[in-house]
Amino acid sequence: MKKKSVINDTPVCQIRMQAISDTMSILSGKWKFHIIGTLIEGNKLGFMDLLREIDGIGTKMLSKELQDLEMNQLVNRKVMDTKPITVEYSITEYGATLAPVINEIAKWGIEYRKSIFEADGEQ
Amino acid sequence: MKKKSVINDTPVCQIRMQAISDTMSILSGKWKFHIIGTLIEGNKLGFMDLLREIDGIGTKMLSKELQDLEMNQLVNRKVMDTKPITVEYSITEYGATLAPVINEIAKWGIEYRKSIFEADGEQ
DNA sequence: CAGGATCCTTTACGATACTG
DNA sequence: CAGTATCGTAAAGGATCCTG
Repeated sequence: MKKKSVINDTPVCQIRMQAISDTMSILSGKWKFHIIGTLIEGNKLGFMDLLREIDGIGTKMLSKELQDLEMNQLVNRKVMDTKPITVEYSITEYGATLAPVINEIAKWGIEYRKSIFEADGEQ
Repeated sequence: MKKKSVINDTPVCQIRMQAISDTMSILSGKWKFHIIGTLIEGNKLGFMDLLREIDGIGTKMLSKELQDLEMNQLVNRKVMDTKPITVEYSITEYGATLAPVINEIAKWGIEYRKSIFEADGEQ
């Protein structure tokens, strides 16, 4: 008798697909990778720092994405008690585990540029 | 004299960010990773195969995403001359270079599940 | 079988202005 | 400084039906 796919007999490839969905849903959107990448490089950045570092992002998106990331424990948010308050954002230890993912993505993107460049050159 | 950021003096981190953008724009959307992942596993799949393998996708999205991927040389599309025509989709050599990227993403997603599970267990 | 056409809903994203 | 509120556009995604 055929069973429907349930957890305990889910094929390996479906677990992989599930895992990919999980990762991508957490890192969805136009900016999450940028934010995390930026925070992995220079740790402890203020809201304005990020706004400057991440080219093109606006306050609304930045604030929203940071909240998402904080909710998923990927970034820390620390409010400093300065005259006008400031906030320090930093990557969490857990968020730092994304480094290999981001590295692969960046690496591939760089190779991609090269391949485009070569293709253009040959034309 | 200060120059605006042009290719030849772009800081390394901006090149990285650019690269991340490139990769993600090619792999944007809800399905591209799934499609590529599926094609990397089982090579040579028909449209219907993919429709079955990729849980939840519809014909419109599948067709559109496949076109995008084909345009970017990541998948091959081969029309077979059978009675009702059939089409064989497969990953290109170039598309296969995405394997490490996808592996990292899948790996991270699996660890993520574990960490969630543990967190729930401790509650 | 493979997919295009159509219609519709939802989400993402962005600009601007405003507040503690 | 660090955001929130509001408004508006555009893109993504989905359901269904249709065709060579």
